[in-house]
Amino acid sequence: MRITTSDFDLSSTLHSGQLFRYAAADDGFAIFHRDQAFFAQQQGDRLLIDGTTRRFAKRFFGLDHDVSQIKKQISKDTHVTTAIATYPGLRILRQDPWECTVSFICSSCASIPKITQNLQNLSRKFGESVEVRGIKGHTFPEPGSMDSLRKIKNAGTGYRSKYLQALNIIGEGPLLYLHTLPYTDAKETLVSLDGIGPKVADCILLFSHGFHNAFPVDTWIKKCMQSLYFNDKPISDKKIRTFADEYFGTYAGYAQQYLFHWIRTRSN
DNA sequence: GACCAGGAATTGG
DNA sequence: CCAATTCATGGT
Repeated sequence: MRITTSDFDLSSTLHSGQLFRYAAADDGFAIFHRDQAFFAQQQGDRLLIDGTTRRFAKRFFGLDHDVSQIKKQISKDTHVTTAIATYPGLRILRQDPWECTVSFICSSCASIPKITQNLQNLSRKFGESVEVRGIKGHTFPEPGSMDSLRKIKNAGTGYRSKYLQALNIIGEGPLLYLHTLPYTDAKETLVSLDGIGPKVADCILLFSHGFHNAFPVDTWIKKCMQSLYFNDKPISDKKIRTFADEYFGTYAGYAQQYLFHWIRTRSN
């Protein structure tokens, strides 16, 4: 299936640290997400999708976002405009809430390769084998299926294993209505769960619930924001979030993503 | 073998 | 509210 796009770059979107379960092929990417396994390939403004529906792909890749309006609103200075100009096709994905929540619980104090390993191991242990265009992978563990703490721990999840075990019991029910709540309430709900603090909650809200105002403050963004807007003075995460909310506005999360990917891919 | 990685829970100011 | 300490594991 073919989707015509503009302002969309598949590669930078996938490599911007939102998503972990994908594999590069010669001509595109195999993407494994929840119970789906599909293939995505970009040729200029054409996005070729194989293995899922057009409806899903458009929603998943954020192709319904009004990025020209978003860019206009967050272009407050040369830092942001440079980041946008470097990766103009970078989008915020709309992931499955359950997989996204499990993924970012694993992300605490872990590198991207480690997170990827953890999720692959969990999927191998609790998911089912699937294949797309000859690339083998697994479906994501369904809620309730991660029924052994030993196996969760053996996936390399360390101290996060008990959080995953608890979430597995809770299931995805509490996650499915978050998008209907005001941002503050949704965040409060997530933070009340063990293993989810302010940063992880913002990632989940931004990447899977459509809260494009959510502004995850990790170590990279913290350094970046301190340097760009606070004259290199140490400042609390909370004040950074408050500043971002006031400065960037409704689409602060998009500003975060452009800045994040930009600083992470610069050589210095 | 030390040191750190896209944090969070707990505890004590 | 803020700061310090602990928590497992993999990579460098």
